Amino acid sequence: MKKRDQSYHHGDLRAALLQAATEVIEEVGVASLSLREVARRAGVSHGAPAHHFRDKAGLLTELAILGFAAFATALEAARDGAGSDPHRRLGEVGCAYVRFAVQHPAHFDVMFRPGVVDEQDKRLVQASTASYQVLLGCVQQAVVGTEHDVNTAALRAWSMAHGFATLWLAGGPRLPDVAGQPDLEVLLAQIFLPEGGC
Amino acid sequence: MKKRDQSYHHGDLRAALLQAATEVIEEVGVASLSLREVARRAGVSHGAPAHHFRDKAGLLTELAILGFAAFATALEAARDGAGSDPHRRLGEVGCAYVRFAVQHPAHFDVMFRPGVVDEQDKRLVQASTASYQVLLGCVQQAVVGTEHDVNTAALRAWSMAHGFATLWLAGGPRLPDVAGQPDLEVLLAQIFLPEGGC
DNA sequence: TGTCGAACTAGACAGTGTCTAGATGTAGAC
DNA sequence: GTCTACATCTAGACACTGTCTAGTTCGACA
Repeated sequence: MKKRDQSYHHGDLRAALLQAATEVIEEVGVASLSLREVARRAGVSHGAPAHHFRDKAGLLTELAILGFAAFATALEAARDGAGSDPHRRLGEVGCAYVRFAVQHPAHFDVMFRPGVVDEQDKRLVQASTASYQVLLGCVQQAVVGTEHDVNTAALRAWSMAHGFATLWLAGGPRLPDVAGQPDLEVLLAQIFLPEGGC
Repeated sequence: MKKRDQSYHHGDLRAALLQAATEVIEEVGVASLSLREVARRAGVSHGAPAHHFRDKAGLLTELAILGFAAFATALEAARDGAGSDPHRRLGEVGCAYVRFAVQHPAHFDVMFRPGVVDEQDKRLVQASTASYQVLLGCVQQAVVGTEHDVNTAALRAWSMAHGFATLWLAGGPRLPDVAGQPDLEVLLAQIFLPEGGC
């Protein structure tokens, strides 16, 4: 039974649930996320989330969509702040890709983890495609005047950034060990911003 | 109650459970894997798995260890079958990395998905390190006589292979779309086996 | 043949996601 | 101001889950 000083209507339960879910995922991971725990943190009954997000997948899908939107923004900011050299711009976008994953592990996790979101969701597909377009645009500019195929180059860039981010998040301390360098920013510079280019 | 013609002792329940778990993961994903369903498929009671694997994480950890062992073998086979050119050998190992992920999605998933296995398990750490050593060895041979740093090169190679494999498994049909090429082997050749090198 | 321990069963328990019916509060029409 | 329609939220139910426990079965070895 709710206390008298708490209003029956939450006010912005939708946002509160998304925030709570983000915190839970950062603490225990997506695999151990419980919808009831999210509801508990938001101070509502266990059935409340169903009204805003159809089910657990619905909540995580929404989280992924928000994640992709912030992701695209972060990539664009890195691109626009990197000057005019196309290679430099692409490198900075790669760094931003990894930084986003490290700074928003919960969002990044649901964005790319199959099986926990509704992958058919049109808004999700649209959001993920939009963020990929930022990367693709940078690659296109970087391969102008070279003999490199833009699709292959994009796939390589995407794979490298995504692989590094995934390994960094998954491996915990293992990746710095094998790299012989514990500092993320140093590693990013070595990998994405080589002086002579790749 | 078990039927009379079935023996009380399974014979090789441990292997049967691992096989069943592999099948379930390939069908519904790790996120939806249920220990009871695994037991059901193996034809034993829901409590039986606990005797061979302490808990759910124990079963998945064992699956990951077996996965890393097979993974290392696959990488070594690719390396040894690729002739003497160090760059060619490294490229073939990259291809083998992705092929393993595609051919053994269940194993690959538990091998690199944080939160579902016991990451402190010494046998798991040892198995994963061993497979990384195969890749590292190839990189070391490939950078001999160049100005490239071996750690950076290894991290790049690992990131690229891992990123491509992850995106391929996660994105389903999305990756071929953006790459403009639906055939995995063609993509692998483009990315890991360029004629002129990287 | 007897016994000891490994392998397995079966019941219990708290926790989960999702479904329902119903209670509550809010906003708009009159 | 009051009535009403509706979105919001609660609370109970259900089947399912992982894990714990006690007890049963069976093979191996003395």
